[in-house]
Amino acid sequence: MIKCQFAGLSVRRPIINPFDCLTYRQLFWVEVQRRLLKTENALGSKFKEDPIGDHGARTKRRLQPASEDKERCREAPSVKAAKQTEKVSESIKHGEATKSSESFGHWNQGLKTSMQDSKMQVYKDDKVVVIKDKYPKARYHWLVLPWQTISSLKVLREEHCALVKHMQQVADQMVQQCPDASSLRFRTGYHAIPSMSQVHLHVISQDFDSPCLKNKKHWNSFTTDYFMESHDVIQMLETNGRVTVKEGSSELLKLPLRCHVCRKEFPTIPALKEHLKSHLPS
DNA sequence: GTTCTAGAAC
DNA sequence: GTTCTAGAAC
Repeated sequence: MIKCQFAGLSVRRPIINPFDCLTYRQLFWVEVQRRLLKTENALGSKFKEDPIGDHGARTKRRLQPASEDKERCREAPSVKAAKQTEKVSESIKHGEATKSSESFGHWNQGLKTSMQDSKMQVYKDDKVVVIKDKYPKARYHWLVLPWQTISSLKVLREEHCALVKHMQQVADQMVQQCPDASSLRFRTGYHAIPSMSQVHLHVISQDFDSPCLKNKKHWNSFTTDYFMESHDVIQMLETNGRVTVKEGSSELLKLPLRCHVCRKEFPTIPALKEHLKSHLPS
């Protein structure tokens, strides 16, 4: 690692090949370009034109083949760019770059944004909205969300009972209108410890036939007690006036991979997913 | 929540 | 060598 200073800029650069050393002046321009790109990214889409004029060809990028799976799972770049812009403008509004998990635009607030987006909505009434999960873990995977801001199951009380029952009714409706309802099984429930803010009821078909289902956490969050049945949640609210999440629920995500139909255990996600094909409707 | 990647496992 | 996972970063 060498360090040099030029025109007030301090530059550090690892030396891989000592004969490949750049002069201080060259290092300076490399650093200027790097910082320009960084600033440009921070400003989001404000400056869309390529400042260098080579469409970023000089910027190191990871080469990745366009895979169908990736396309099915990844959000459109335009959506990502819009979110980035939104995040930055929000930070500017507040006069600072905030890292708080509560800040609007943080990844865990994504559902609040999605539920307001008419393009995402597949059903809505005066109390709830239904959107498709952005990264569906099965052929059918919807989320039922209340318009009322309710951060998580923890804040639910008896007065939310009617609302939560309505969410269940809407979930049932979604299943009924599904063209494959007769051949697929569905479950409706909540994650014990959700990552995303705003209470959301998962309505998910039990085929788990999706390229977005990629890891143990995904699998166990829908196939262990980490997935809390909607009916059980309603019952808890009715009897206790609140929802209690079992201690150690997060540990459930680390359980071995076990088929939810025949309970057979598998060593890896690919092996499990291959097996799941055998349970698909013929 | 996702992506990315080091390093474990094979 | 490749596949896969786990954990950091976002």
